[in-house]
Amino acid sequence: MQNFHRDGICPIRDVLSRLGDKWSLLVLVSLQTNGVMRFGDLQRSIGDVSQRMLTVTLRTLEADGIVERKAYAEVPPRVEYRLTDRGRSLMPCLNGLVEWAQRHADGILENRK
Amino acid sequence: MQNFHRDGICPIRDVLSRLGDKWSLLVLVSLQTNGVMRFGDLQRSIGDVSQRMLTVTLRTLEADGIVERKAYAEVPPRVEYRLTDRGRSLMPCLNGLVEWAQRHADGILENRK
DNA sequence: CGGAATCCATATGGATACTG
DNA sequence: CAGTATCCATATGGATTCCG
Repeated sequence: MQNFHRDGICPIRDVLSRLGDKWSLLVLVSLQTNGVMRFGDLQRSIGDVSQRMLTVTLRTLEADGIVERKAYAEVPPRVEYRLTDRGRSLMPCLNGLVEWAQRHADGILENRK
Repeated sequence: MQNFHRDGICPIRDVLSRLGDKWSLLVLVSLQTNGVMRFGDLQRSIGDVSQRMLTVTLRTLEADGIVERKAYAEVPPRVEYRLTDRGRSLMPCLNGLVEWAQRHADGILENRK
């Protein structure tokens, strides 16, 4: 088998664990659907994410080059977020997983009982 | 956009957050590659997972019907793990993500600095 | 061999208050 | 508007010990 371990870090696990956190997927799907969004747009779109967690999530996605942040020097401030090329290249994989989850959600929840 | 929130639970987030934990992906890839495996096989294959975490991970995957556990009443005990049909149906999606992560790992790590 | 049980450290996430 | 800064609760994961 492929050796994902033992050589220090595991990029796969690293990437997956970031996307599997509580908010990243929601942010990415929302950006994919709506294109360019402001901070407040994202917060309303997701609905129940706190300001802090949305900021933390966006900073992480930005650090990984998956989301781009563009701030305008205006008052009141305006900040726009959008997917980068790398982010867009990720979405087909994510969409596949989302579809799988939707197809199997009922069965899985049933299974747990 | 699709409404992943507000209606109580979000099956997508639920499923994704489980797979994004520290060990599930490694277990699934290992089972996909090696077929039927015993507990000790899995532990050696992954390399640095503790007994406890491997147990916890396998129990969760089993509860979701992604992995099947078969115990034989022998001494010393023998327990086999394998992917279920549902688990196998998940692997193409996961493999897509793994490939994406491998292709972009260098760029992402570079980006973070 | 394949766990279960316990204890503990750290990581993750939420609530609240404040700010350029 | 789009954050930062604190503080705190819980979740996750590791080390160790014990067991059929």
